[in-house]
Amino acid sequence: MKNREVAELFYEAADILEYQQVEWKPRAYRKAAQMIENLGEDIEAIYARKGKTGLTEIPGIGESIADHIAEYLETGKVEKFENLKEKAPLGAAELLEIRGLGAKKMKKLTDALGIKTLSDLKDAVTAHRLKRLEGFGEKSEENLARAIEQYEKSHARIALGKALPLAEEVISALKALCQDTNPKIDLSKIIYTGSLRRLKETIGDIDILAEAEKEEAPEVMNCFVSLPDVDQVILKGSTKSSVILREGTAIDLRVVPPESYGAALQYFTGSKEHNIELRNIAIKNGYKLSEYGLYLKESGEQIAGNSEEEIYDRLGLIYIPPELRESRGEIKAAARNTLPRLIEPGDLRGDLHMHTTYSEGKDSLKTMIGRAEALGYEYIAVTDHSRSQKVANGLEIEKLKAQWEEIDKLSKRFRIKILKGSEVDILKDGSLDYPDEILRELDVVVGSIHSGFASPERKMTERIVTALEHRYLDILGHPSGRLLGRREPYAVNFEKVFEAAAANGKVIEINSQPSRLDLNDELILRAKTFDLKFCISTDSHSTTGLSFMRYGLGQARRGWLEKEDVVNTYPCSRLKEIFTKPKT
DNA sequence: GCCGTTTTCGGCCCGACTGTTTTCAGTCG
Repeated sequence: MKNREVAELFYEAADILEYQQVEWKPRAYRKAAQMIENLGEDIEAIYARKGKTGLTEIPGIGESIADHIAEYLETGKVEKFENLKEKAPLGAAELLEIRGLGAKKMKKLTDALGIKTLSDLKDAVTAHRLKRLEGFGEKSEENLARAIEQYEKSHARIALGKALPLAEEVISALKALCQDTNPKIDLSKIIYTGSLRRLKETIGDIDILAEAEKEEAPEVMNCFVSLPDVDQVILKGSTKSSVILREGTAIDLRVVPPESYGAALQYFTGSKEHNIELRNIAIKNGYKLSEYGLYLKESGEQIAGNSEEEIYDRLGLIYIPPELRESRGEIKAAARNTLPRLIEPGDLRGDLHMHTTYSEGKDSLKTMIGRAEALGYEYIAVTDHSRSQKVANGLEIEKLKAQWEEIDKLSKRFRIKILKGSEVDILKDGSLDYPDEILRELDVVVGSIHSGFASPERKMTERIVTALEHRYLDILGHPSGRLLGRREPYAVNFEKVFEAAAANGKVIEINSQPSRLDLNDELILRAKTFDLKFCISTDSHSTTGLSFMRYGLGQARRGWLEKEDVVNTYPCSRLKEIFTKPKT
C-alpha cells in the first residue's frame, strides 16, 4: 500500500511549486494527492492491473500525473520532482506552516534576505530586518514573531478525545458569559464545526459557530475574547475572531444571523474539498453558494440558508452527515440516493472490550458493570489481559476462573448481561495465550498484538493470519497497533488480514481509545469492501473510559458503516450465535 | 495540470480580516 507515500509526493511538489509562484498546478497536485489518499484501494494494485489507464480513471489524475505515479511506482522516484526539490529552499514546507506566511511573502523573504529555513526567519525577525522590506512593517514583524513562537509551542494536531471535550467546555463557558453580560443574547444555537464536527481523529484547531442578530454579534465577540482561558487574541472583528487558549489550542468563532446559520454551518463544517464540489454543483444549477446562503445567480435572491438540510435539498442531494463530508464519493451517492444509513449512538447495545482491577483497570469488576448498566447497555464483555501480559498484570488461569465465579455472582444482582471474555495475546507464532479448553469456555475472545511491533511485514501478517484461523478467536483487537502521534501502525498487509478475517468469519475491532482509534477511517472503508463485520469497543481501563464510545462510533461513521455492519448493535442472543465455540 | 449538459480553451470557491495601502494584496479557512 503506497497510497499515502504517493500522495505525500504530490503534496510536497505542490508546496514547492506554490512557493515558485506557479499557478494552478499546485491545486491540481493537491487534488490528485487527496484523491489518492482517500482511494480506499491500493494504487499499486490498480497500476498493476490496468496500467496507466487505470490511473487516469481516477478523478483529478490526468496523463501527466499518471506518468509521474507510474515512474514513482517503478523507480521509487520522480525525476522532475527531484530537480524541483534542489531548487527550493530547504525549509520551505516548514516555513509555509507559519501562520501569516504564504508563498508570496515567503518568496520575497528568500529573494531579499536569503531566508531559507525557520532559524533564518527567526534570526531575521530578531534583528528587525523584515520591517524595512516593502509590504512588511512593524506589525507584520511582531505577528510573525508570535506565529513562530506559537508554531514551536504546538504545531501538532490535537487528538479528537481532547478537542471534543475542550470545545464543549468553551461553548458552555461562552454561553454562560454572554448570558451574564447581556441576558437578551440567547446563544442557543452554538456548535463546533470544522474537522471536529466531522469527528476526524485529530484536529488542527477548534472552530465554533454561533447564531446571533447582527447588532448582537460584537458583544458575543467581546465575551469570546475575554473568556478566562484565552491567552492571545489573534484577530477580532465583528463576525469573526481567533484566539489561542493558555494550553495552546487555537479557537475560531464565527457569528452569523439566523437566515445564514445553516449555510454557515455547512460551510464551516467542510471539508474544503466537499465544499468545492458542492459549490460547483450550485454553479451548474445557476446558483451561488456561500457561507451566507444559497442564492439565485441572476437575481441574487436567497433560496436557502436557515438549515443545512435545506441547502442539500435545493442542490438535489440527500442530506449528507458531517462524518461523510470528505469528498470520498458522498456527493455522488447523495445524488443517486445511495448514501449509507449510518450507525447511530442509540444502535449500540453493548461494549465488548474493557479491563478491571483484575488486570490493569482502575475500577473493580462491580463498579464497571454498574456504570455500564447505567449507560443503558444490554450486555458487556469483561476482557482483562491474558497471562503473558506480565506488565499489565495478565490473568493466570486460576485468576481467570476466579473472575468467572465473581461474574456469575454479580450476574444475579444486575440486569445487564455480563459476558466472560479475555483480551488474549496473539503470541509470536500466531497462537493464542490460553489453551483451547480455556478459550472455548469464554463468551468473547479478543485477540491482540502487544509485543514484537517491529517484526517485518511478512512475519507480522503471518502471525495475525494464523490467529484469525484459530477457531476460538472472535475479535481482532486494535488491528493496526498504532498510537496516535506516538507509534506508527506495525508493518502488516491488511489486504491479507481482511481476507483471512472474512474467510474465517472474524470480527474486526474499532478501538475507541482516543490514543488509538484503531482501525482508522480509511482502513474501515477498505475492510468494508471485504464484507467484514466490526465491533466498536472502548477498551476501557476505568468507568470514565466507557464514555469513549463516541469517538469509535465517529470513526465507524466516517468509514460509512451501517448498523448491520457492527455486531454490538445485535441483541445478545444473536451475538452469542456469532461467537459460538465448538467444543470438539 | 485537470476538466467539460455553457467550454478541447479557458476557467479553476468565496468572503473576512489585517496591514500597509491611499484602493488593495496577501493569507486563511
